[in-house]
Amino acid sequence: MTEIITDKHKRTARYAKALSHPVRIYILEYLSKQACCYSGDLSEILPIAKSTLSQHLKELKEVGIIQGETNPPKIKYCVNKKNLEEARLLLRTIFE
Amino acid sequence: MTEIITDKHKRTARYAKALSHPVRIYILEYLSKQACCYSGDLSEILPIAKSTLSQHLKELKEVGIIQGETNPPKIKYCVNKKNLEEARLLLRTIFE
DNA sequence: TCCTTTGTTCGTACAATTACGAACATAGAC
DNA sequence: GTCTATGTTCGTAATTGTACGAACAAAGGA
Repeated sequence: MTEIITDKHKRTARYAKALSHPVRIYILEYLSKQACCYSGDLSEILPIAKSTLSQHLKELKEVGIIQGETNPPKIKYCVNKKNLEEARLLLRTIFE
Repeated sequence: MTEIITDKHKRTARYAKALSHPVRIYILEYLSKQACCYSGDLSEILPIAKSTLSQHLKELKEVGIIQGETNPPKIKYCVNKKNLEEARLLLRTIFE
């Protein structure tokens, strides 16, 4: 069966949704300069509650753009290059 | 005063938000092949109510990625290349 | 004038997002 | 074991998004 809305459309939209908040854009821009960071680094900079920041990090993690690495008592967040590249390729088709 | 979250972050997120639904991705992919179309063209293809489609078109229009041109009783929707290019450039910074 | 076509707007219902503080979990330091 | 530091999860409230059918608007044709 041929669906009109394909998995590709859905995955593209899912990545776009992960990018659809200014704080998450900030985080990704930040990570484009250092690849990794701790939640605390961002918490010192951003004027939002730690729990809210944690929620944004979780969203980026769930969509696969970043990944967390336990480093007690801290958690090191790094870009997942493979998935970020997938997002780039999927979104690119929109801009052609 | 230096804001942490800048207008650039907000505009980037706003464009991403416009791309954050599978139906809107489909519409933009469709328009990447023909540049313009009528709401009715999409309505015949997509399994959603016309009012819902109209809502999605409105969102794309409000963010500036497409524009409507009255052509009674139809309305011709075309890509706004300038704004789509702006979206591309803003989002590109995330993927570097 | 009235009908048809095309598409938008309205009203409504439900789901998802965003935000906060409080409470909790983890693991090293003492 | 207790304390501290770092983040997450929970509970909750307000806002926004998604979807539908019904009603409405615009403009050409009979």
